[in-house]
Amino acid sequence: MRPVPTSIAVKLPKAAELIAERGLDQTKIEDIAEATGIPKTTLYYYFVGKEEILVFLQRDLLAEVADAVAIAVDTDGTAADRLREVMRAQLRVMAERPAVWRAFIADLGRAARLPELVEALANAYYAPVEQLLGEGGADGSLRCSEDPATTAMAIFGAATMVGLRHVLAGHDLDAERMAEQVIAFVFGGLAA
Amino acid sequence: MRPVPTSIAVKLPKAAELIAERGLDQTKIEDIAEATGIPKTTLYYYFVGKEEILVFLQRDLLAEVADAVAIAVDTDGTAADRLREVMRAQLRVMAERPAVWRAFIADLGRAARLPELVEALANAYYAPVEQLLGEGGADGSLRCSEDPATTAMAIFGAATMVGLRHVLAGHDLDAERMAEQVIAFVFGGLAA
DNA sequence: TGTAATATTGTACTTCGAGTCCCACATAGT
DNA sequence: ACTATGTGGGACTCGAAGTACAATATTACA
Repeated sequence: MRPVPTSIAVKLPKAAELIAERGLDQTKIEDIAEATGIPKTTLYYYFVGKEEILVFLQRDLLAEVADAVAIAVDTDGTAADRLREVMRAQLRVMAERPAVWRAFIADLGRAARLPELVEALANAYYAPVEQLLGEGGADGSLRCSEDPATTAMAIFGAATMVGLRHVLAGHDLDAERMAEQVIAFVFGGLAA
Repeated sequence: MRPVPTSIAVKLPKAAELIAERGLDQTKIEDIAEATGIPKTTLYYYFVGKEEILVFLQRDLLAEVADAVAIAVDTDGTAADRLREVMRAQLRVMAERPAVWRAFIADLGRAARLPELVEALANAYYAPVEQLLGEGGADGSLRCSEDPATTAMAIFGAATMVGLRHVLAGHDLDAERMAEQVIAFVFGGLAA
């Protein structure tokens, strides 16, 4: 993949909508070309195939998540406060870029097969969250979890599924409201 | 899709492994034919295309989830007890059929695009769980949740992601142990 | 048991889209 | 002006999806 100039990059999110709608394999390169206004030949100049176009978008999305999470982690407050911020950040990104997020989830398997993306997600999300879980145990703002990696995964799963439901349903979801619900669930638990 | 005889059905899970490994579009019909021992022509006799083969497997998996969940729901005990059983059931199915589950997640987007499967998942999982959440509020074994649908989604997400991590990592995961961790998370919450 | 319907399979074919090639032109750096 | 690199058009190749058809097996049932 050559470095993609912004003139191209800005047009690509249009492709995400197609891919989210139909899936990658039902999306012809020609369709992407037409939707984005980038000729097929030019697409092949930058990307080795249509997979790579999706990877570009996914990478971009993860970078955004990483930024948002990093900002949240750097907030003042207890680890619990900052974890809440992280979850809000995640759902905010989902709400802001529903098409790319849908494309991401729609091709989760592909993403999982690419070590680069797995690592990107780990760095963007799990690592900071695990860090927070550790700090929360230390500062007393969070219950100490014996397996932070699993807990981080569970948090991500809970937030992602809830977001996904809205994104798939096509509501323009109220990220803050949704975040508060997930936060209540994740912090309070179900026990009476 | 014609009714698929068991002689065919029992061979299809072999295909799930291929699909889980490479994704559906990297899996040639010929590969599926070779792996399962079912000739291409016969596959086309029963399925209109390779998508439908995956749908068949996904439908089958959801039926298994539905059964396991239904049994769990019918257990004696408080709603909380039964919800715990449901989560164990889910992770047990994931652990038992890792390939199909991976294929399912790998093509989550496709599944989400098929109303039939969305409904099947809703009936198999969300509906019973929402029901349990309601009963738990009534019998006092669960904290009353103001939005049971969202809570059900979050529970499913937490369990699924945790299971997914193990399934993708290729550990043969200890479903019971994993279930206890997720249960602890879901019931206890993170708050100190 | 004979016969019709349906299932199973091989071989050859059509079709369609991904990805390539090559050529033309534009733009920019030196 | 002239070389690099980017942009784009149009025709091409090639591989895999899916189809057509014919041959054989199996089942249903009269």
